[in-house]
Amino acid sequence: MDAPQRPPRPAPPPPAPRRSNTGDVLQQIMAITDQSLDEAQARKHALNRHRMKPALFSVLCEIKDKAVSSTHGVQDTGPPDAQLLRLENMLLAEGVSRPEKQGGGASAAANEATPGGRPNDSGLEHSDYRARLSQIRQMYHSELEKYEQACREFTMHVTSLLQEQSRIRPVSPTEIERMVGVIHGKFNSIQMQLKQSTCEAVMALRARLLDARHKRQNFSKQATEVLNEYFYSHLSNPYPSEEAKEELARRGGITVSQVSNWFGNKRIRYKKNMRKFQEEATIYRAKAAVDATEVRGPGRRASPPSMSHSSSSGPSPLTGPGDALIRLQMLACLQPTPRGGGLLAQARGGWQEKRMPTASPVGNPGSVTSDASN
DNA sequence: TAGCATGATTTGTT
DNA sequence: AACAAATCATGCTA
Repeated sequence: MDAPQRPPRPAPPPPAPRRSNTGDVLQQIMAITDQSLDEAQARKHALNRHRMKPALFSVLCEIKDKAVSSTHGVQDTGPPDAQLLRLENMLLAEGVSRPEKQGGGASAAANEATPGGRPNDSGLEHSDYRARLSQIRQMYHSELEKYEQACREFTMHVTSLLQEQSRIRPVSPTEIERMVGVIHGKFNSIQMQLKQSTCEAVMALRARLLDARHKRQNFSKQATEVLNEYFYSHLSNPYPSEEAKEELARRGGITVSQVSNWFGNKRIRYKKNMRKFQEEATIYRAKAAVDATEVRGPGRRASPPSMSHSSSSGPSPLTGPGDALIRLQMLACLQPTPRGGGLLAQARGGWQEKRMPTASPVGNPGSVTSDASN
């Protein structure tokens, strides 16, 4: 591509008449730049009509092609395809790749972050996220469009230039093709950089605005109540079934996976420090008992909640923290009986073995009595 | 602001 | 896949 302008040669050699036809043409071509514009134009015109010119150019083109293919070999098709595909997929998944339909991908991404999330759960953050994602998307597409436009224009320029030059120097169609390929390769690598930085921007945005770990919010009182009620009324087997989790999630206004997380944490923490949770346990069991009483009507006494299967926790009035029951339980905590000796020991033993099938589905407090049979 | 509480994530196990 | 345990990171409170 360095053909167009050459420094003028020192002395224009007189056009020497030649015998050989091809040599003649070649000589004239070489000399063409040494002449004045008018002369050159005239000579160019004459050359273009020279009967041997096509043959000469064809041969030269062939030689050039051979030379190029032998020097470059097969190093054109690199393997950045996989990476490009990955970036492409990620942009698609994040809703960046497809520009149209407002909020389509972005809201999908946001929804996916909080499947069935709480009504007012970080809605602001998500709208913020959507807004910023939309900005990124716009920037991405405008840049992409610019690059594509530039690529098209540049390719067109180069092609027409080469076609123009092919009249005065040997330029084969394959050479033009190759050049177009090179241009596309360059622009592709630019596009890849654009995609990469867009991915990074989206990841950073997600980390900042959506990653719940960084945006932890305590559950509402309602959610905590619902979860604790279930936990303490199924203390011997606090493993809610999928249905129960869904019901708890619905009642607490949280997601099923949040319910699972909560139970996972609760089991571990309860087991680690049962003493600490006794007060809480008593309160929730009392609550369950009261609820059960209300459901069954005042005439009959409610069955005690889950832990009633243990002899140590009968249907007590449960007057609140500090009563004798708590003290007994505290004692039980401090001196856990080997096996089946007390509630806590039972709970501990029951959990540590392979899990029980699934606890009863969540229901009204009356159902907690079903746990007693566990 | 330190220390605890708590929701989420990661890692290894069954 | 569900879970236990460890860990992280944030929220809350004295």
